[in-house]
Amino acid sequence: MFALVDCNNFYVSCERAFDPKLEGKPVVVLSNNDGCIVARSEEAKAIGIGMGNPFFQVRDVIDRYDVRVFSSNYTLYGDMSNRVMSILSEFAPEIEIYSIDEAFLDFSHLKSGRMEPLACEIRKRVGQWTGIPVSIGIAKTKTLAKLANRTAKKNPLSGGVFLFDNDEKIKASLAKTETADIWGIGRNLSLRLKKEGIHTALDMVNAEDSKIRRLLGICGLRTVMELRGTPCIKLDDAPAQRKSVCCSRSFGKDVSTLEDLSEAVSLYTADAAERLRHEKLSAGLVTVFLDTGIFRKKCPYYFNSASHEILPPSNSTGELIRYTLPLLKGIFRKDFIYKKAGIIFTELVPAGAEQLGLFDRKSADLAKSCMLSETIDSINRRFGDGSVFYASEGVSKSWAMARERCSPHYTTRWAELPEAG
DNA sequence: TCTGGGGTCCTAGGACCC
DNA sequence: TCTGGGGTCCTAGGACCC
Repeated sequence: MFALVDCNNFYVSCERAFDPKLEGKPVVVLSNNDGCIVARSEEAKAIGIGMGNPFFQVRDVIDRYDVRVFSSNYTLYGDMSNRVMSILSEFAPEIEIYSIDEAFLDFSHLKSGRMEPLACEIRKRVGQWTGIPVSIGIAKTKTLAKLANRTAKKNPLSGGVFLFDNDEKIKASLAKTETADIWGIGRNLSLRLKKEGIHTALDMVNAEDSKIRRLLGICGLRTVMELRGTPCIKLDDAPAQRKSVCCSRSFGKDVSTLEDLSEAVSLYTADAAERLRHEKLSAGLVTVFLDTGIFRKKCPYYFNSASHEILPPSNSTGELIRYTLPLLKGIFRKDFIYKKAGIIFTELVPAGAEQLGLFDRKSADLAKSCMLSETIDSINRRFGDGSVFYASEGVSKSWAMARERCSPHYTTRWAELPEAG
């Protein structure tokens, strides 16, 4: 048995945990660059603000209903997530942290009568210790646990916990669930299903395997099996080593010069390299890309990317900037208005196990650049992000993303600790 | 005027091997 | 006249997730 614990409206709940006055009011959190709505309180959902709506399109509704708006504060959400996950891990022998606000817990050791009481205890503990409300769905496959979780959220009578313990309950839920709301079925596949007369999860479960296989491929068939109660997806408590690290941002203002783009790409390189070091990885390939964006109909569109091998693989910011800036220069074209740039590191290997070449520079150089990066990281950890940085990142950063409504870093900066009145 | 960011996996087709 | 079968690797594009 699996329990899926999912934080309700997670980013909004993080903001509310430190500002109780937000309770009962409509609240939304915006994506980076204050672009789209990425989290909504129940009150905000009720007045018709949709997930992913561009902020500027719903601005009048927001003004009319006095909706409280926050820029995203991922430092806060990441820290709150760690707190929630560490509580959850006390309740199960195995836990898979599936996303910033969700975790699967192994419940297979529990007697059937014990599952609901334990789930209630988890809700209570997480709420008491972090202020974050959670919902819990329990079932014999992960896909069904996801569905049970949805049912718990939608049904106020459930008390935030829903258990699939008999076929009638499952069948009733499947009949009420549109295919697009099933874990693993997105917009495109649900459209494909609709054309074949398959509208609900129950229709899928009743369909021929060969038809599902043809329409949805092997993953879709797996999803259907899971809905029928045959587990196909295991609990993954030790996720495999990651395969890529990416950093990309939209700009807060129009950018068209190579100078501004170079600063941005330097910063993104530094950011991603820091993550590589944090996870003790080195990159063997880097890709840089540029994008004018698709929304400005009047401006000419341009997207391009370029890649380069990193020999030997590295995670040193200084070294990596020496790869990314020439790549940028190679794809940069004048007379475009750029909206976004980014870098991707792939071919990741464990740091310290990089394959050196016969004619590489002396290892002393590598050790030196490694030490420099570590020193930069420890200074920035102690005195705050951006205390020291590479000059190529620029000082004024006029292109930086908009973040006009960010809440304090309540839990990660001494100067921004919440005060009790 | 203003539209996010970071991931993984599958599939089909082409090139190649014997 | 009749032209097989089995495999790998790479890539681009498409699907999904949060």
